[in-house]
Amino acid sequence: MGRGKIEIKRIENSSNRQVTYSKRRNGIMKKAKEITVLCDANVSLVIYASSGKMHEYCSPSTKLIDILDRYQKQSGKRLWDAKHENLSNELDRIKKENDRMQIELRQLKGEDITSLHYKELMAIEEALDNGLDSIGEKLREIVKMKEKNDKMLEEENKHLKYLLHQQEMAMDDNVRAEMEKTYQQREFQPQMSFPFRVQPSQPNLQERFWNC
Amino acid sequence: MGRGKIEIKRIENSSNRQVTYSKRRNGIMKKAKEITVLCDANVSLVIYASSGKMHEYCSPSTKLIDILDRYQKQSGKRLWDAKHENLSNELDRIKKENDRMQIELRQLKGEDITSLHYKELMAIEEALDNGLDSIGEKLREIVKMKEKNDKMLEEENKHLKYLLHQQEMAMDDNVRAEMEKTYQQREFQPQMSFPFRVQPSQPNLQERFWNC
DNA sequence: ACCTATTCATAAGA
DNA sequence: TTCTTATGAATAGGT
Repeated sequence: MGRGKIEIKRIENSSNRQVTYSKRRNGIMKKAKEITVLCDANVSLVIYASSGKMHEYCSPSTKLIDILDRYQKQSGKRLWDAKHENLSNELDRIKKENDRMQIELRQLKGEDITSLHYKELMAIEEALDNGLDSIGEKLREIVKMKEKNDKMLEEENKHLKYLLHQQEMAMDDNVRAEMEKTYQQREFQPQMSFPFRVQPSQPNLQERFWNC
Repeated sequence: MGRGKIEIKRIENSSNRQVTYSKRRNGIMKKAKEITVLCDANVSLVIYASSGKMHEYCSPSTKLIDILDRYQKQSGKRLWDAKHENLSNELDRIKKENDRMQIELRQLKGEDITSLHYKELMAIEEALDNGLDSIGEKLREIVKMKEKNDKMLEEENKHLKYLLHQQEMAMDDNVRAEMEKTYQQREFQPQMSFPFRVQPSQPNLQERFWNC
């Protein structure tokens, strides 16, 4: 029905497909509405475009869920019972996993171990030892980093002190010059104009360390 | 589209209605199939006649339940009852709990700690230390029990040796007496009839220990 | 179910 | 997206 007959197969031209989709979707929706009115039918219609956009129609005064309930009853297929069952099984599985982990955690923390046998205790001890080794290594790493940081800060301090010293010297010269000038002008105005500003050489070091 | 235009309102003539229903139902089904093929759409269509008879169409390689899942997600409407939702929430909650514990376990075992900060590392170390303390205490307890067991076994051994000795002595007497008797009877028959049986004084000790 | 006059849906183009 | 329109499809009413 249209300017030419078309074959019922996927429309390859994407924009054509999109246009046809929206026209035909409207058509089906209209037909669905009509059949509900004309024939007292109940219709549930859900359409997804390939784009994922969804449209639905459900006969008035009927909830989709009612229709699906009837569907379930008549088809004998379990729609969400199966889903429910899956969920329930999944829940059981995860709960068991949870219990297992909870016990393992408590035992690693030294709780609930009275009923354990020698071999099990040794296994836990080994795990704890390994854990401590790893943590210790990481901590040593951090200490090393801290030391490095300290060293850098010290060097920066040294540098700053040097700059400060230079500045003082310059200021002294300046003041001296000013004073001489003032002397000549019969007035004394101390001026705090510095020849250069002090900038930290490693501005983010501290912050970097405290994020460890 | 027909011999005359019809108004879209309930068809009062029941058999007319029935005929129109089945014609139009086929029409909609056909259109639904066509749009799935032409436009890559997913369609779920469920129709009930007023008689209660049901017909459905669902795009191929798609389960009705999948479509309804998507429907649920996009519409935000709950198709499954509150019970189901509770289950789902519970599952989410437990999954989160699971993840938390899994992380904690791995960290206690010294894995995945590169991103941890100083304070967190210290907390883990303390937990591990506590765990080791508890395990150590339990192990010491077991060793103590073992020692106690050894001591008891030793004592039992001593006792058994004493009994054995006594028995040997008695046997010697017996043999001597027998031999004398045999001598008198011109025949020699060694008899192993013991005056008493050796019984362990702590029958379950070993077993008790090995169950630790 | 089939037939067919008629109305409807829609493909293509703008 | 919307409008137009030629054309093929759907279907109402009759058999």
